[in-house]
Amino acid sequence: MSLDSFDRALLDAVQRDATTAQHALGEQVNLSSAAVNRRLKKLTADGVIRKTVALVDPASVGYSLTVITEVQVENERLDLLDAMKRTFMACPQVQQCYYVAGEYDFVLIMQVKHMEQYTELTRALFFESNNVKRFNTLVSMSNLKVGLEVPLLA
Amino acid sequence: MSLDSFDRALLDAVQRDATTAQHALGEQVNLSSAAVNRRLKKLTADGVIRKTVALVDPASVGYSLTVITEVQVENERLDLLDAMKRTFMACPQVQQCYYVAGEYDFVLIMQVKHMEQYTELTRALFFESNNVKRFNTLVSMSNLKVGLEVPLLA
DNA sequence: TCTGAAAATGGACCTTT
DNA sequence: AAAGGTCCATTTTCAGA
Repeated sequence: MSLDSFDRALLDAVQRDATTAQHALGEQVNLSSAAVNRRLKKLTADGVIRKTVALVDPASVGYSLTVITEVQVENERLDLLDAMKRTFMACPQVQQCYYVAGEYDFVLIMQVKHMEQYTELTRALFFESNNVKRFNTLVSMSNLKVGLEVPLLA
Repeated sequence: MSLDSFDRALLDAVQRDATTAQHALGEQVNLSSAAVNRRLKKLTADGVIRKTVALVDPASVGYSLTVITEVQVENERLDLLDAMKRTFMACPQVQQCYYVAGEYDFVLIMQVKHMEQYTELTRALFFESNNVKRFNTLVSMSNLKVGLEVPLLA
């Protein structure tokens, strides 16, 4: 399951654009299209490629507000933390959720339609939780860079 | 450029899995494969679908650490902010970058190989900037939910 | 690596509202 | 006009030799 430089070059190409035809990828990295096909298949089977997805522009579908929320919990009991994790993950407006070390315990990246929807969600997610000590809201004025790319050539 | 329920259903499907064949998508939403093809093409041309990409598992390629950094600037002069934005965006380990309102000015999501690499990057990105007042580091212990999906059915 | 079969894409054309 | 459906050529994928 070790990756050579061909694999890295392929991963780098498809994480930028997964619509490129395999023969074109082959030209870029100097492999036959069959070799490209085999490698991509293996990378997917091995889980190196988690999935292939279309990135939808949030603003185009009415989600024009990105909010980052830091959450500090009251009690770190495992069952309570687990319940919170599940609540956060189940919320479709919570696009990303990280369990972090430091002053705060969770960082959420949320996509909402407008401020009211966020206010509503804070009620459901934080006020009604009974285990949130406090939370801090950072409103994004500009999403300068959004992606899930991993450095592969550096 | 308005989206009907067919468009929404298609977007929802492809943002989960863009490898689904168009005829299969057509069955799911009750359209012919040609209609699916036309709609997806238009959604892409209109920028509703920003791009189609493969999601690479960071850990599989040696990037096993996710760090979230909040950055407060010293001086909000536009040219200085702009220079910072460019520096952040140009760094491949900075996967996401948000310009936010509140106590801090930037939030960065970074993918690094290990703590040393992060330490090195803080030097390059923050200490050498001359315009960073302070920064706060949140180390992710668990990436509970990672994605860029937008709620489309809710 | 090459070849070829099966599948998917995407355009042309006609029909419906 | 705008959008759907059917049909068909072209391209792409992907397995076996």
